[in-house]
Amino acid sequence: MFKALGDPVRLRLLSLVASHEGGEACVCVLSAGFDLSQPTISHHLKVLREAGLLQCERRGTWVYYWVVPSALGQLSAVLGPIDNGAALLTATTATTATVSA
Amino acid sequence: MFKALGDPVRLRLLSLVASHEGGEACVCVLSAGFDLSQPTISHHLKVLREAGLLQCERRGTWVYYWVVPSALGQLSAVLGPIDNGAALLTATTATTATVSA
DNA sequence: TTTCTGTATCGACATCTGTCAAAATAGATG
DNA sequence: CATCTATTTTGACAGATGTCGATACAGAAA
Repeated sequence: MFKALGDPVRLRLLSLVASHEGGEACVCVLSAGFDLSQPTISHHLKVLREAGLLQCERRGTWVYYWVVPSALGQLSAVLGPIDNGAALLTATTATTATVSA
Repeated sequence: MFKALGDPVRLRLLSLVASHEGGEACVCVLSAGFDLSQPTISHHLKVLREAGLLQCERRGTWVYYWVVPSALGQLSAVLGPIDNGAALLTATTATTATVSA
């Protein structure tokens, strides 16, 4: 997830989706906010989706994206303990942290 | 910062530093936890330092690293609003977000 | 001063990543 | 069916990134 958020375009995409009316946005709306080709936006959306940060659904011709709230919760759950000096050594060993503790 | 945390080695380094006794750790201790060359660890520590996540100080022969608490606070401050659906459009436009709003 | 230990920098290299144009797919509409 | 629009996938390419060995630097100790 951190890797996915590490790209400025993707962080802004996530913010755009979250701040859009109804909490979801169509790809055409998102693409409009960038000076990038549409395939590139589609690629970044795919990365965010595969990271578990976004979900999407097709409605007719359009595809809508929205933020997965629990994903952001997981991030906070990882950052909090670090801030307190507690370890998450076992969790960070794996590539996909399960936030079990 | 997200980019810096996007590498598994660096996320684990940050966790190691934070969870170490006294909230700080010497490079030799940190290197021991990885199957990587010492220059590579030094490189990752530099990335974390330049991202503002770690600070370091030399004491004799050893160099000690510790977590910058306010940095993690900034991350939470960025994630929270996204979770609530609020925008940080202006902040995310720049590469170095100032978290002004 | 010389040497030794811990850490950082340099240079090189393979791999990963962001980007685009072109082509493929999905669904609506004529 | 043919066509048109919105979106994804593919293939290619330049540039960024993680890694290492070799080297340089800083401070302690002989």
